[in-house]
Amino acid sequence: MRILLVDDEKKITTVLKAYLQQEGFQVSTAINGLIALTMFKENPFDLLILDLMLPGMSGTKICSEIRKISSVPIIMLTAKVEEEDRIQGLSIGADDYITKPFSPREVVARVRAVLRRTNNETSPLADVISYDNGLTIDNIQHEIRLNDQEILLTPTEFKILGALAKHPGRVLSRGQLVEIVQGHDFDGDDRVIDAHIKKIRQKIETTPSNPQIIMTVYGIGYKFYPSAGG
Amino acid sequence: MRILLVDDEKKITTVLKAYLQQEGFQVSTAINGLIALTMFKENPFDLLILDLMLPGMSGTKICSEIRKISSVPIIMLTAKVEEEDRIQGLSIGADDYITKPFSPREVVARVRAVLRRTNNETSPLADVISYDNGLTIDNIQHEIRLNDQEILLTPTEFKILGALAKHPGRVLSRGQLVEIVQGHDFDGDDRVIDAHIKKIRQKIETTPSNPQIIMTVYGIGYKFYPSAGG
DNA sequence: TACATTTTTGATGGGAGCTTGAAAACTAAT
DNA sequence: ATTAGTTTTCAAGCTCCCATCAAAAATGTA
Repeated sequence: MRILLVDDEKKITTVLKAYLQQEGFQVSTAINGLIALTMFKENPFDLLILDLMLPGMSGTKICSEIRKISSVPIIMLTAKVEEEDRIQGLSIGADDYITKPFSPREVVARVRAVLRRTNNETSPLADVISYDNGLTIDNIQHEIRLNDQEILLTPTEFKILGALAKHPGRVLSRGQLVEIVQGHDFDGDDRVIDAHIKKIRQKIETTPSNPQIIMTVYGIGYKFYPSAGG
Repeated sequence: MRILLVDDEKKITTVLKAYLQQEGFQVSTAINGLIALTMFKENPFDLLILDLMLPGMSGTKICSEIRKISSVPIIMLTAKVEEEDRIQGLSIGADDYITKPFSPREVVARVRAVLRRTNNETSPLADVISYDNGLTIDNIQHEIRLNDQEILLTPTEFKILGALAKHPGRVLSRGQLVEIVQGHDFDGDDRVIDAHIKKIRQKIETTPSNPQIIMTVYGIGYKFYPSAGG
């Protein structure tokens, strides 16, 4: 995986490059927009990390230039917390944004997330999905049906079930689920998830004490079983 | 969870320490950077809380020194909001920032959030690996399959098998395996590994008493045989 | 072969993790 | 302020996992 990192602050590029390389990524750096553009046109990259504030050509400008020729995933580094910047960056075509100051670790995590997301979206998820276990998740009407019987879920329960069902079989830890449902700055206990899972099971499992749809992975988290047989 | 709290204001360390301890964290304190560094080198900590303004060595300096030897999560305490601009450029490497004045509750919340985030980091291992012996290790679904038959392993068993399979043919001593599985600060018997190996063999070997996948290297440890023939 | 060392195996107590129900804290609307 | 619905916390009970021990088997060596 090749990453192009564009920032004029050498300290940032050095640290980030080191972290990303340690994670097995090939990293090239550019200190301004023009260099970045030429580099991108001449070499294939799998992901771009762009500072919003750059000398010469701004990050947003580069972003839109790139978007004319490629759909490569882009992560924006924004200096200000202002909401406008986020919207601006995203509306132009960035896949994620990170506000400074940030930790290198967070950047690595977001890079992984974006790459995973973009790679998986080869089969764009439909708005209504039905699984072999009889469950139907309707993201448009925002409702769940089990064998054509409507099930009423609270917003949180819907999010959790949706997150698990989005990647059938994949284990999600309580921490991951908390972040999906409550966001990064939740000051509570991860065990909340257990309570929600309990509620969901009571509503969708025929035998909640012996679940067939949302399975527990001891010591790790929960996963969604899409097939009927178990 | 052990936390190292570095601040020269005794009032702050006292209050924060009390709050964090009440939440079940083990808290040590240091009043300057040099002490903090030596403490960190001699004892294992799971998280650092650093004041940006410290006598002698500054918080940013400590941060970068620590980053050279460890990727431990770091939370920075910054004195004024006005300095945000400087922080943005200078102090990359911390995982979160809290500006004074802050409430102890907020610090506790951020500590939890950072720990949750860092613990969630998935290993940079490949997601799914299959071997000639018919074994598949699926790190996403967190499950093992032997010829497409699902095998249920406990977390510890999963870690051990994963560690051995990561470097096929390479011998890992019990000490190394203990460190991978239980961490650096385990004061128990290395022979625990034997018990886990036994369990794993019962689950994945056709003839556990004559293992073909996890082989014993007498006097040294265990190794993983990836090929079918043995 | 005989001996010492190392590994395997089975059993067990303690502990960690999960589930569950109930109550408390929040939210949003009346 | 009251109420209903939702989210979070807490404690009790339960299941399952793990570290330890001792006996038996296997391995390497003299």
